Amino acid sequence: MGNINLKELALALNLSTATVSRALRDSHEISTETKKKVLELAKKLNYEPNPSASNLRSQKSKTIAVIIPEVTNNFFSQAINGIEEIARQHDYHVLIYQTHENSELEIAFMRRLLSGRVDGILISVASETNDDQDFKDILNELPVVFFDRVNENIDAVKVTTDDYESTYKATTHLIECGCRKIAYLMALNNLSTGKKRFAGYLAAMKDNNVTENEALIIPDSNNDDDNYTHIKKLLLDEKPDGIITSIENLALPCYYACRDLKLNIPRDVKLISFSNLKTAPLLNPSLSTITQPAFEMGKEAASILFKILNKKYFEPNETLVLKSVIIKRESTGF
Amino acid sequence: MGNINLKELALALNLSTATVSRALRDSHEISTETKKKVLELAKKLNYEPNPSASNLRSQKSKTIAVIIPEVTNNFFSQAINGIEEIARQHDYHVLIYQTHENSELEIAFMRRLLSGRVDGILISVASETNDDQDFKDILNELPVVFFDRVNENIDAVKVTTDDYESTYKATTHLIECGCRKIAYLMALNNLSTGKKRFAGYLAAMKDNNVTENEALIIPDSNNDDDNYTHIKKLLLDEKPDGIITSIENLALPCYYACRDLKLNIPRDVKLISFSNLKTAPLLNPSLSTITQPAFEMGKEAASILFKILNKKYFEPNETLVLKSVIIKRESTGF
DNA sequence: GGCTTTTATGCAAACGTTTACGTAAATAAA
DNA sequence: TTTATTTACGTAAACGTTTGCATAAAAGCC
Repeated sequence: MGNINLKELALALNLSTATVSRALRDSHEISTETKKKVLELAKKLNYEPNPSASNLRSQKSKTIAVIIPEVTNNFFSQAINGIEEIARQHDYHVLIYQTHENSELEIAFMRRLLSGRVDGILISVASETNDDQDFKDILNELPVVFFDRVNENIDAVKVTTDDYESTYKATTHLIECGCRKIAYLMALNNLSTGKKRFAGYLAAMKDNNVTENEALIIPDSNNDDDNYTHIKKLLLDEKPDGIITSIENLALPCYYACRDLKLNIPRDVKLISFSNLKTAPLLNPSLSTITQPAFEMGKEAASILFKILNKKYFEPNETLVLKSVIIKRESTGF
Repeated sequence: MGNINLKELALALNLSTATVSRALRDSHEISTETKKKVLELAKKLNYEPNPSASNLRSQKSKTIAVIIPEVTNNFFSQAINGIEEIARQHDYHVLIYQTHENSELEIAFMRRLLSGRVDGILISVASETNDDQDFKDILNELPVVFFDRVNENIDAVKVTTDDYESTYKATTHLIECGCRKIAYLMALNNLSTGKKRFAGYLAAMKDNNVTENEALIIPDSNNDDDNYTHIKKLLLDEKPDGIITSIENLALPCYYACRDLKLNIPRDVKLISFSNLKTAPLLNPSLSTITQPAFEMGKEAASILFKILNKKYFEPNETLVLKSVIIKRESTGF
């Protein structure tokens, strides 16, 4: 029968709550024999300290929050997996909040968390534009680590991938495969993450003397159907021979648009996409991808957060950059 | 500057903390004018009540826990999405715990949650065998709703899909497509979820006078490589002309095994799988699936939990059964 | 053996809320 | 006008921990 508390435990042991509390936390002030007695009875009675009381007194919640756009996204679910693993190691609890790309919700979540519900936050920001000031206010109150989707205007600890290099290499790959009219499906263009990806594309185009064309650059919408329509229009109007998509969600609409226009990938148009899809090798055709180390990013971001929480961190605005890998498959002719 | 508390707020308003607290909770005991004053200043000063203090006093955490095997699984991430949506509507927070199919961890998580950290639990149990008694003990302490992966020996509120009917129909579909040696890749066979799926397969075989063969029934392992090896061996030794897999994770190893054995799907062997893969239509060949309404299940399970929390629930051991849909694609010859 | 130091424990305050109970003033009922 | 009721607020206890301080006993020192 659960929910025995310290007082009852102390009573049963004929000790004060102070002694029992200290014994449970393995304080050096307590003799080994009483410690043993306390631990034994606590285990026997299934004693679990009340976290609210503990948090209230100690001002530690043993909880972190993860704020992400969508959990139904391979990148983010893999990142959560990594975060959860590290949190587990530190005996911490993990709260999940989805913004669905809504930045107002995002800020509202963070504000609510300021009252001591969590000791720190891991966030991959929404693609909507944000008021930077809101973030800055919050950063003063609580440790926050940004990962993947980061805001360039904010000084904070960040974990990203080599966005510029990834798209540079991917674009170069398409060029090497013979593409000359390379469309860029742009996303996250108000975040440094998106800007760097775009810059990598532009630089690769320039360095390889491929003429850039505004008409080949289209922004994403937050809606699969719209994306499908836009891509179809792009394919019809501009007849690109290569496409690079800057987020995973844009890959499938490309497949559908090509299928419906009877365009063959990779013969008529080659495709490479950011993606953590486990099924990329089994698609028809298999998809060439820029694959981010999502799991590791989650682990790294969480590890850094715990370093901060344990005051073992001395680089306040460090950015850790992990490497994505480019996997060449049939969709680019391999 | 954050972290103003009730006392300070009360002081600034020249009111008692009791009045301010009641005003914030819109109590009828407080005059509309003071309510207005309190709300205004609270908003202005960004007052956020301290959840630990509030929880401690009110014995409500405004938090639920979701315990699942893996977050990197389409079914579960979609379910989380649904759960989060409902939790948001109720202004609740969502904690995530992954068991990685380890039932000891699962029980440990639940025990820890008994101390008031959460008001209720949503769980899809690990495939490892569990001690039913542990679950029963916990059910006495805290509202729990099981979803998808449920334990038949436990009387509790459950949300499942029509597991028996799904595999019955899928098996029938394979038979209608001409299969006579239908392999069943069994999983979750210690849970009623898995048992029902298997029973549906057996019943469909029997009803259609297809001879059952023990050798065609192989259990899953928790490891992709092992599954690949076992499936390959199955394909070589038994030469099934149809395969039905009882969980999503077994689908991809089938693709790889067939590819490596130069077996054509669907010509040599037809395949249908439980799956919430968004890419099922784009696989090579596209995958026929039994698709569970994961998002809706999450929503339903969470909704029921909130009904229980709000004491609006009067069917203590109800099982809500949602319908999966069978989508026929190329892997079964469509 | 008296002194200081160490060891092991207890007392009580504090964390920031919520809420039962009390009460004074205002209003309604008689 | 007297009494009963309602309204609007305050007092203080409680939720279950943690921890600074006090203290008694034991041990160490000369």
